[in-house]
Amino acid sequence: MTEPEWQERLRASGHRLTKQRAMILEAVENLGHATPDQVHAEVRRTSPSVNLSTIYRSLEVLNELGLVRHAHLSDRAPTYHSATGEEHAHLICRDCGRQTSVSRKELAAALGGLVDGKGFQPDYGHLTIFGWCQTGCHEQVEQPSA
Amino acid sequence: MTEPEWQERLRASGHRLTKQRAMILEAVENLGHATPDQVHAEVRRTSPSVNLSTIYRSLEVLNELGLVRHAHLSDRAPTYHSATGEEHAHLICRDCGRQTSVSRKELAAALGGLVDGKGFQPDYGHLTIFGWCQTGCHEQVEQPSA
DNA sequence: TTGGTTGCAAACTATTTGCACGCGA
DNA sequence: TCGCGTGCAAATAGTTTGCAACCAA
Repeated sequence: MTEPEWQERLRASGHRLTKQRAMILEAVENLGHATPDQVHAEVRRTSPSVNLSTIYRSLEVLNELGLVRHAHLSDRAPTYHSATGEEHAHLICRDCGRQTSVSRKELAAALGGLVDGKGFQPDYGHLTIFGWCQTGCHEQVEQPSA
Repeated sequence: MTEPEWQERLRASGHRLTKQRAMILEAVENLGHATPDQVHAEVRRTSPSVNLSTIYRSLEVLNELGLVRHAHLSDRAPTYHSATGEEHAHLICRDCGRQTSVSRKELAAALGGLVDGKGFQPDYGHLTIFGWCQTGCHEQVEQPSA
């Protein structure tokens, strides 16, 4: 995502270019995967007055414009990530919490036949597959880093 | 799930057989797919005094024992369904809200090669794939029946 | 009898909304 | 200037928890 591109997409859609939106987009790109709360904390490091509700409203706009994506990596909060990187789905182990990424390409190859037959186009980047590592991950009880 | 089987599973795991648990299990089986709130409403039709927190606590126990399953069909509440029927995943259209079921068998056939290679065993019954119907569903704005 | 279960109320977490002010275009 | 966007506080929605009474075993 080049600097001017996201600015242009905002304007083209009738939205305004604000400091907050810039900071939020940057925070998401820096953090990798982050919940709204984590984005808030990151943004506050440099701008303590930014409100949580602004985070929610902005993430929604950025998401609609395809500037960020989100997935549900836990039953709780959604996690947002940059839309710059390759679109990918997540595999999550219920025992050890380990996250594995699967590229859109790989997934589409596997699921394509099945969903095409049903006239359905999956949102691969939003997909999270819960399950279990097949090999002794029971030994690790660590949770994924917050 | 035969009558005595779930009773046995409860006892075998050191839990007690209560009217509430029986009613909740029955409600889930009658409703097909239902949120905790909807289960609560259903149970209340015959027993108005049952509390919502009992619904949550019971669904958790029943889920642990494999007597019910749940998936996240919306970003809001989880929906529970019977574990008696065939294990299945869900496809959900973001435009028209239509839900389609995919059997565990079908999905496992498609995803097997991919996840086996990663040493991962998916929880197919918990899987929800969001996306879009490929054919003009834009015309229907109906939401799925509650 | 006894400890798992429940009802109730309050606490919590995540998210949304109304409103007046501020700022981008 | 105009009206979208923001900060703030309060409202919502969903879920969890402490505790005393209750009841299945």
